[in-house]
Amino acid sequence: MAETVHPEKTGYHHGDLRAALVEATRQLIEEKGIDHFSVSDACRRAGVSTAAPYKHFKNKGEMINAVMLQSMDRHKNEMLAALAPHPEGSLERIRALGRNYVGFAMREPGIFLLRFGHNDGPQLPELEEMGQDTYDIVQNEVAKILGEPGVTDKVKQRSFMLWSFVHGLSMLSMTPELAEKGGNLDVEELLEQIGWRVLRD
Amino acid sequence: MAETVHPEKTGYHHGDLRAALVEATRQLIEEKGIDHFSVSDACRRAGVSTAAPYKHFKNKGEMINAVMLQSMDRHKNEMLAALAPHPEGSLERIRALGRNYVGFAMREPGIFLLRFGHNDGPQLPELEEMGQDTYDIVQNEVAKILGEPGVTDKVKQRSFMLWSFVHGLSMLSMTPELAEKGGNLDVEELLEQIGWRVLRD
DNA sequence: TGTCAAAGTTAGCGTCTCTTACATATGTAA
DNA sequence: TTACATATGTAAGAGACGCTAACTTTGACA
Repeated sequence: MAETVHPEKTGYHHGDLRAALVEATRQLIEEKGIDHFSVSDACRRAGVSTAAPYKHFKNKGEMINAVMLQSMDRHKNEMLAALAPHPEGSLERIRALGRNYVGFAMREPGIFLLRFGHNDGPQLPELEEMGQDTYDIVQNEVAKILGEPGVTDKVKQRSFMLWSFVHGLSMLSMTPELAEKGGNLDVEELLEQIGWRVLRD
Repeated sequence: MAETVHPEKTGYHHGDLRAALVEATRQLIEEKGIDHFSVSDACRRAGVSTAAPYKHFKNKGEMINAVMLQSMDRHKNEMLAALAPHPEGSLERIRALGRNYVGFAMREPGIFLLRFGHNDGPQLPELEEMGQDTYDIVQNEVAKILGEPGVTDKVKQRSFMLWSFVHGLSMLSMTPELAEKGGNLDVEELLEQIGWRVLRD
């Protein structure tokens, strides 16, 4: 525990302290949750003094924002990559998105909760925009499958139903005690079921 | 803001300080979120010294647990009450449960997030048990609608699908920026749609 | 080589936190 | 009325945290 993260440390100057701090912050949020994260912890992990971050970030909140931006961008790209191997307009693409969404939540629950389980005031415009971009991916896929000419009301409705379901499934899956209530249900099977049930007429 | 909560204060002795502290804690969790809640705040609101709670609770965590127990019990009873007016075995009963679930999340997002959006270690056995009781309500309704003789695998699957969906819908609805992505979608309409789509063969 | 801005460090201020030890007030029962 | 258990207050300990000011080291560039 508490391994240090400092690539290319050259004595006094740090190769890229900003990136190192973001990574340390990300790790700590995963390990201890956002409400037990402290700037001091991130400094200890990055192997620098507690004053160092303030040359790179205005305050604690901006450190956390940097982590969110980085993670959400990564997530968006993951989703695009998950989509790629499947044929255009196929239901498999929808399932791939869902699988990836749930997978991300389980691999990085700290970030996932930070993004969705925290009603602390309004978020950054950049985050909002990035979220919209990601959601557009889903809506476009749904439109293609339904044969709709763009994001119609029907597409909006079905997309939101899918999102709600997958989001809830992610939340419940993250907590073992809750996931158990579903018995030994296979996520893959659930995604399969939901896919056609929501998208059929 | 910061109104005091002290029913029947008789000078030195408090009518029921424990209850007053639980209520103050509940209010503060709603207003500021769990991670900005402090014992001191609860004391200020209840109009007592910061040492007073420790005659009634072992520590901060037990204050929060008391709030969770009280709220979850209330929620369970709300669900039962929502069920009552509808005919046995009808789909309306399922929708009533979903409506109530989403409603609770929107009325008391602080508690809802405290219960579901916080992966801080294992929870109390009492909470676990109460959660199971509540989920049993859902499973029983699903079994009746499907005409299954008890909680079969099929019932488990459909129940979990419904829970996932409604839970996700609750989460997304709680945050206006996210709910907007669904356009002007009516929760009632979504519950209607999901009901038959998930429960049909 | 000398200068300067950037990127660290040291030290500490001010604040808030949870919690406890001890003093004090109150209600009750003998 | 007195004794005692219960409930609250006072005061303070012990520590973490965020952040800033001022100093120091470093690397780059004229």
